[in-house]
Amino acid sequence: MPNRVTIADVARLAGVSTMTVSRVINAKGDVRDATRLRVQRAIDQLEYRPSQAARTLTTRRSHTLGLLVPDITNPFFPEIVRGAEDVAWERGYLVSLANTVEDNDRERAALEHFEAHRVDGLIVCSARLPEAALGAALRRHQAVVLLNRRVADEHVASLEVDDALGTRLAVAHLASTGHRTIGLLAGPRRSSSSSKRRLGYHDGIEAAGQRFDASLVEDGEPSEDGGHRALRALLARRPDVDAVVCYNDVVALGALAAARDLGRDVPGALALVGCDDVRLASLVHPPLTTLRIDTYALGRQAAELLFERLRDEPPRHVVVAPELVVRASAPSMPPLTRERTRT
Amino acid sequence: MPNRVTIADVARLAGVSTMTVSRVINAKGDVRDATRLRVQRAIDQLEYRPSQAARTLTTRRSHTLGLLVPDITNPFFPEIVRGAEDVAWERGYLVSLANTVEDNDRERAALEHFEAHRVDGLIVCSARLPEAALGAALRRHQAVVLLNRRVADEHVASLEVDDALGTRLAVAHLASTGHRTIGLLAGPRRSSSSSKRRLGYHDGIEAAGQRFDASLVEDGEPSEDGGHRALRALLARRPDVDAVVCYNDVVALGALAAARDLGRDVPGALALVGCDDVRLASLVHPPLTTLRIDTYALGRQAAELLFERLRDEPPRHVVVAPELVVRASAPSMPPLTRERTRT
DNA sequence: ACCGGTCCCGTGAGCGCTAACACCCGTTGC
DNA sequence: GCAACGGGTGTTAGCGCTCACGGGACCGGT
Repeated sequence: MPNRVTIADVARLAGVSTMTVSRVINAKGDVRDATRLRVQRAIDQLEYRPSQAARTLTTRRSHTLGLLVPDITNPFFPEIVRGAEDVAWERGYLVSLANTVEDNDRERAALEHFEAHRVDGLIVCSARLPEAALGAALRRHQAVVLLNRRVADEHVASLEVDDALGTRLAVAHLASTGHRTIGLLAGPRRSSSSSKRRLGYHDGIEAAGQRFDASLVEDGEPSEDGGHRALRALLARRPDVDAVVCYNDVVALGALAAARDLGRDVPGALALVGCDDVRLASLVHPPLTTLRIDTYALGRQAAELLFERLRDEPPRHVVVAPELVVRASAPSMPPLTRERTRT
Repeated sequence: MPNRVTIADVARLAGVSTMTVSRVINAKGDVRDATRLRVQRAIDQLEYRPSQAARTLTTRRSHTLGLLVPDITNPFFPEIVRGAEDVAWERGYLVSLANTVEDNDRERAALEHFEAHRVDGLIVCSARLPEAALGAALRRHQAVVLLNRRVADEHVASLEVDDALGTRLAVAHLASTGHRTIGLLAGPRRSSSSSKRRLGYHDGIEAAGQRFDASLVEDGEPSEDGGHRALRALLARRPDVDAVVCYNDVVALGALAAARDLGRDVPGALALVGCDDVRLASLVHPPLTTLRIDTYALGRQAAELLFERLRDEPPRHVVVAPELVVRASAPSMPPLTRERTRT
């Protein structure tokens, strides 16, 4: 590691002032073609790379975005990260990533860490912090986009999946295919998408002319294990359940395993609907009926919303609608017909 | 966004010099308890966060690691990223992520980007750049760990999966369960794990007393689509193939779909072995026989190796062995027995 | 001849920290 | 009594850039 090349070295070699070199690099102000060429040559020859740290110090722009996810290992997030990183890349920005690991302290600490690093903007996915703490932490950042969470702060943009609609669609689908006792694996209480799903479930049930019954709703962790446990608990209480809407696909996978363990045929004895359309969903057996969201596009849009904020445009609040994808775990035909078509 | 609080503000409020504040923050040098307390209170009151940019400028340490992956969307990588990020986090480091998208220009550009941002260290996963370009780019970084790639440069540490061993194990397993015409979906030529797999395949075939035949090897992109295409190409040329070892699980998934499309029963008419033991592998139908690697641990270890380099310890070259996980896509029993046990 | 304007480039200051040293003062040693 | 020492603190300079100026050269208009 030789001593770093600085802008002064380039300036000396090119026979100009550092300011001229700076102007060439940033394509700002007028520089004569001949000069620009000399500078360019010096840069190439010395393999000079401007220090982003020094630039950050003077311009107060780090050209870095912070991206906070609960857990990159959850198949919902890599696509989002990829989408956001692609957009950042196109704009010459770098993305710093932090996992909160579903831990409030770590979430808070990560937000501070990003602050110390002076990220220009922040995308926070599925924040779990309570409103007050989250609001306080975000207020210290210049530009923030919240994914699947809303906060009462005028300068924070947000991007949400319409989970209520999704769950409503799922319930409607199940009801229309003859299911009379539809349960809900509702996920973690503090998550905002969970409460939206509860809402959509309630509305969907009533819209289908059925009676809402709280004993058909079961909380649980958003993991395979959580889904497994939740379905067993639900079926123990309400063995008459003939269909279940799950918090997400991972939970649905756990539920699927539980159904198999309990000897319940899916979809014959129990129809299952997931959510997110993770790639897994189409590959398991039976393939999962689920609610599709284009997560890559979600990530891109989150970044776009952030750059809008960085250009000082007013924060927007975008809601995207999921789309029901019907597969074998909750097929289109009513149960009786389905039995006939089976070989 | 009010004006940023600086160290000078804290110093003024606490009635000391900025140097003393700095000493408190960095727990460096001696400060009287009473003074430390006053400074601490001032920091808390002003909610002061030291600017990492300024620190980077003076200390030449950014407390940031760069992490380069081909594509975070490939299920092999999130666990690695998570492992590396966890270790970085424990050490107070932030991780900047870049996807190369299997594009050499972007890979090169990302390395430069990281250089401009003065990351303290770099983890590069599955670099695709040709040796010369890669070496040149890496030489400009202080500390580098290469994952699944080796480079002739004494200061670069590396961490490799023994893919040759893995493939050998897979071939041995297939041969011992009665398969006589074993193919290989070898992945992208320029990838180093691909050449290691070719090697292991060759050795495995000969060790099993069979004859190596180049027409049984098929290249392809490391994606589902690539696997689909590759298997079709291979079977078109060699319809007699009765088992296939795949570049990774994602490719195996594509191959599985292709087999289904061609009406080939798996494992009845074609046994399939994947690689990586992505979670998907155990959930598809039939579950994939594959080579397991603890990717989370891999990510952690990569970061550990990097921190060793940052402490100026000599670079190490670690090789981890994969482990064969037998599932239904290439079961333990020889084909004939397997037919009987079917219901 | 003078003024204003545009193009091109340099000067000086300062972004917010910390390394290195200088300094002061109360001990301790002889 | 004075040197030597070390804990506690301040001073100075500079890390590598860019902002805000300023100013010379050269143009055209009056």
